[in-house]
Amino acid sequence: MLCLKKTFMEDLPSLLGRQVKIAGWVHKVRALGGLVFIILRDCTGLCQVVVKGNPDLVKLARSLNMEDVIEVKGIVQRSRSRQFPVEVVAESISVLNRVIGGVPLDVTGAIEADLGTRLRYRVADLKRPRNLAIFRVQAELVDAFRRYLKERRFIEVHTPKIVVYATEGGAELFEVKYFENIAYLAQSPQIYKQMLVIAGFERVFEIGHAYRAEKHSTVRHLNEYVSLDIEMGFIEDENDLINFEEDLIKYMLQSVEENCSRELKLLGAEVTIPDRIPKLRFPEVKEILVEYYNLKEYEDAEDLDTRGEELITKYVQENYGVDMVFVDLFPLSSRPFYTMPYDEVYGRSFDLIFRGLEVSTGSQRIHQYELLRQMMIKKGLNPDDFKYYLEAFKQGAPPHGGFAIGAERMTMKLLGLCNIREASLFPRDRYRLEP
RNA sequence: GAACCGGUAGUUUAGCCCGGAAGAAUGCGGGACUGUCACUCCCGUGGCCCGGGUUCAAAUCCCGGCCGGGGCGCCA
Repeated sequence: MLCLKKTFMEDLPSLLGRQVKIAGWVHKVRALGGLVFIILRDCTGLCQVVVKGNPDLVKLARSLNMEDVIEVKGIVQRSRSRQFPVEVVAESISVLNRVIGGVPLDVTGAIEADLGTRLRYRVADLKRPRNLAIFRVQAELVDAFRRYLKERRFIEVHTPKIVVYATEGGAELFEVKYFENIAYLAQSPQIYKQMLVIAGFERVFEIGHAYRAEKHSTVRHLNEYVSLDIEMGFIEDENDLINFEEDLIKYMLQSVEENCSRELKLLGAEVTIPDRIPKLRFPEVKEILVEYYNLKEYEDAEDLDTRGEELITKYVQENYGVDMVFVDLFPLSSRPFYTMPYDEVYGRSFDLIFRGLEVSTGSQRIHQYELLRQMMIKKGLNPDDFKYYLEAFKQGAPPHGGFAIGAERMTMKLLGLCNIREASLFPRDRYRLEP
């Protein structure tokens, strides 16, 4: 009895002349009378199955519909196809499961559905090779992030997503019923990352969800997103973080370029790795907007809006030939309470803007108990609400800081997707809670 | 919270301005076809988001609702 394990499509070219067992989804059937071509898909790609000679087998092959799940045993041979170098000549086919009522979307990509329809039928949509490619690239970004940090003595942690801290900034929180109390979904692992650095972990990172209860409905916001967070102790100031992040980002891009060439080609995306990411300061950026672009309305700006982010990207493209830029020293007024002040007005807080979108934010944090307390009060927060957090700062807090990268935003910008929902498997937005 | 744009077979789309029998592609069902590669050809199946109004007559014009897209505010 044959007991071959499943062979993946991408391995077939190296198995010429061998008998294999392949399995997957029927991507397409091209039936020419007594000769049937089945294009079969698995997670590694497509393959052509040829069925001929055996009338029963031909009949079975002709009865297949798109997305039926089948297993094929046969011999790998060179193909006359223009699309495939090899093909499997079927000796037997077993139908593992049939589609009921047809697939709601065209998986082959010939008919492009609207994003709303695609998200409604997300499972069928994700079958499209293009979508698998998006998430392979995302997985590579995340994996590279993890590899890079682990090699530099960072420890991966998992902090609570159910929290009580009422707020740390302007962002609104989702309320959660927690037995007899009210809790919230964490909008960031910020407070816990810091406490772990203080606890002596020194360098931590976390890949986890963050929740924002903002009623926005745009192509770049999600109410649940994946945050690539790091926090590290014993930094000089935020410049250490910026330089560190610059190398990290370059490594992540390099990894995608090296390990996802097939995906990038399929998506028509190109990765450009800057030699150096320019670093500007907020006052300079403001000056560029006011002087260079002659936009007087930015004279009193305390933060960058969408247009500002797009223009500054345009500026560095034209003047530095790159599509990312660090902007440092944002006004304290637009940053959270834990931001280390640079002077009275500015904070040691920075953004990374990539192709017109903020994909990362970070800062040196305040490590002095009294100053932290003061800043909370200044921001209108009640120190009593942060009792456990504040307490930690009395127990030996080193100078420290960190940053977070939005995984979906990074993926979106890298691949040139026009909607962040495309970079989220099952996006949660203002009006979408399922699937 | 909200300018604006849109909603026609499962999916994509023509028709809407200028009211008069709703057409196509793809899928699905049937048939022909032994090297397709968006296979081809023939037949069939299946649709105007919901409610109200105007009119002899509404997919088409008007109003309301629902759903989708979406720049803004806010936010990362």
